Amino acid sequence: MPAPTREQLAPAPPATGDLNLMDALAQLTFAIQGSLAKRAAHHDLSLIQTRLLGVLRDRQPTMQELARLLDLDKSSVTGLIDRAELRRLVRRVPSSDDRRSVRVKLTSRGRRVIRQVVTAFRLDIDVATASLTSSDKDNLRSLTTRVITAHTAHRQD
Amino acid sequence: MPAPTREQLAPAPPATGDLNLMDALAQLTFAIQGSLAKRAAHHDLSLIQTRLLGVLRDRQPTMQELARLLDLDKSSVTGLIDRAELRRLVRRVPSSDDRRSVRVKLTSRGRRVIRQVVTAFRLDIDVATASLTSSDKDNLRSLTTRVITAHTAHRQD
DNA sequence: TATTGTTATACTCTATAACTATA
DNA sequence: TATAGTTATAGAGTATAACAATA
Repeated sequence: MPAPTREQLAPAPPATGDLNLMDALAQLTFAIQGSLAKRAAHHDLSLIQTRLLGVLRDRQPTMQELARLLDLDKSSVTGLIDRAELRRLVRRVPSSDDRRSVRVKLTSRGRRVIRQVVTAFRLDIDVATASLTSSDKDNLRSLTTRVITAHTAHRQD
Repeated sequence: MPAPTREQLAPAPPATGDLNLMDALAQLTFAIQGSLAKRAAHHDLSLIQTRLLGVLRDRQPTMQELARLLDLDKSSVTGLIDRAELRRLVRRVPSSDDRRSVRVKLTSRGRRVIRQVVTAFRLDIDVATASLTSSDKDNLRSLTTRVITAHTAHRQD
């Protein structure tokens, strides 16, 4: 008879035994996002605010572009940026060419905060992968990248 | 000179090039959770409601246990279960031994819905991993499981 | 007319503090 | 006293629809 299905989509705690690929990936995402959320919470940041700051590190997108990048409605982005701007993490600057649009920029404070969150998060990842050999790690990095690439290509919006 | 840091913590869209392990894992989690969220949304479910149903497939936990499993305050769980119960996805049943506590059970409707979400989600994972060989997949499954195990062990609550 | 962004509104999700009932 | 759960409250995050300003 088939082995009973266990722990599918479930969070980490019991996390025992043999997982199929889907369950392993699902559990991994909950575990990693949980780590990131905790690190962000130390700076009073939600996951979405953290993601916002992360995205802004190498971009100055318009509100519309931000909506697409974060997969949110533009009205949701308005509120997100309102709250981030109140905390001096980001700034709205008028767009030079189109007077309807604004660009969103990280402030130096925002950049400092996201750096701290990323640094702490990197430590969590280091700990969680500490038992892997260098070639295991590179293998995981490579496989993960391939999955991301395929996922992006098949993205149905 | 060092290569410029790109796409860290960012969502999938551009997702190009060489990612370090942390960035690869972070991007993967956003991509996979995005897939799951979209599949859940087809059934008008949020990610946390989906996770709730997933957890309940092989458990009938008390509210307190559920709070620990989902890493939420007990008062948050009250609201979560209230809304799920209104939709006939779960049911509160009195605990047999302790008259203070209740156990939460999946209804047949809830079980049907979570099955459908998982089935659709599995297809997304299949597509995203379609270019991997069988041994690649098993390798990814194994490495991922090891990371989850280590992460769980180091979990600081 | 179409696009960019905001506002008004309603709902989900979350935590904190105070409460009730039971242990 | 301690624990299980709910309630009251406040705020973040989200989408839909309607709106103003600009293209």
